[in-house]
Amino acid sequence: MNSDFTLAIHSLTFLALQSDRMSTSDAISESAGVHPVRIRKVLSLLKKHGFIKSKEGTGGGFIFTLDLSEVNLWDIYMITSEGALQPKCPDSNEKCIVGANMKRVLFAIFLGAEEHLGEYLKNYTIKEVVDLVNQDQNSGCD
Amino acid sequence: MNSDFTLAIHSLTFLALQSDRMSTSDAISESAGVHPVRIRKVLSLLKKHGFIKSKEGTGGGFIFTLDLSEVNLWDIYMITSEGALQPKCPDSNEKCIVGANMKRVLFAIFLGAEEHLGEYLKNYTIKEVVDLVNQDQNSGCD
DNA sequence: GCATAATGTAATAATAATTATTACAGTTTA
DNA sequence: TAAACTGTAATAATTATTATTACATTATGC
Repeated sequence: MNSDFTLAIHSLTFLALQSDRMSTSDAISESAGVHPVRIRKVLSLLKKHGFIKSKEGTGGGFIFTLDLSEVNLWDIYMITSEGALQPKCPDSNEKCIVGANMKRVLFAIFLGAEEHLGEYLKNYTIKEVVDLVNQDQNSGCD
Repeated sequence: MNSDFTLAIHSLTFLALQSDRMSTSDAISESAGVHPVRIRKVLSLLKKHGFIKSKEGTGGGFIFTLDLSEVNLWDIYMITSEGALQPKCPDSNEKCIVGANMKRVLFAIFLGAEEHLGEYLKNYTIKEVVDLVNQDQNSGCD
């Protein structure tokens, strides 16, 4: 799994704490420690699904459009990483009963695993994440 | 996540269907479509945990030591891939409240996710996997 | 004893996936 | 019309995964 999922969570949490004004991809990328273009790519997905809106030009950036407790981690996972749990099986030997059938069996099991994971992730909304972040040891924001 | 987990499942399923004799890493690797050295590495982990035993020399190979229904997929996950769900967070900005705390928050959430996944994976033993493989469309083994 | 067939494992090479960077077009503001 | 943004494609760099090679070790059968 690449880190689009966690970057999306990071970005949305950042936006949640700046809900009164727009944040630039530069500001978010500095907070997350990755390249701004990557942030824009991830946020472009979230925009497509209506979680945030963006504005180009001076004073532009990204801002949350929904209520924090309307967006949960499963929603974000589905947008950024659906199927990521699925194992990548190399082409196995079709002449062997195991090789011929393992892919199908694993696919079914991992599909169930992803659904199960979904039940867990639905318990966390961005609001909860923000609350956890606010229970901080460290503080300070720029 | 690398494919050690699925390779371990594949290998154990293979051994389960050959429970009366030893199987070589060459035979398993041919079934799984990967290099025999990789199979030996994965099986060396499973051996360390007592799921299988091995024998060197002519006529040697690997064989199951436990009952098929004693080994579940969570056991195998823990051996081959513990912590693999954990996101790799780049060093983020400690001066930002989000950057300073996100790693800790995500770590906690993903730890819970892995535990939750465990509950699901415990439902599948190698016996169940073997049964699923036997409900095959394709058949034939060499 | 010795050739052969296997595991065990380290070191290295090749490949694939992820991430960063560059480049530039489009938009908005002042 | 310059400056500050987003949007996105193309490419480069880096990292992770997998394959390969090499060789030591162990067991078997002749």
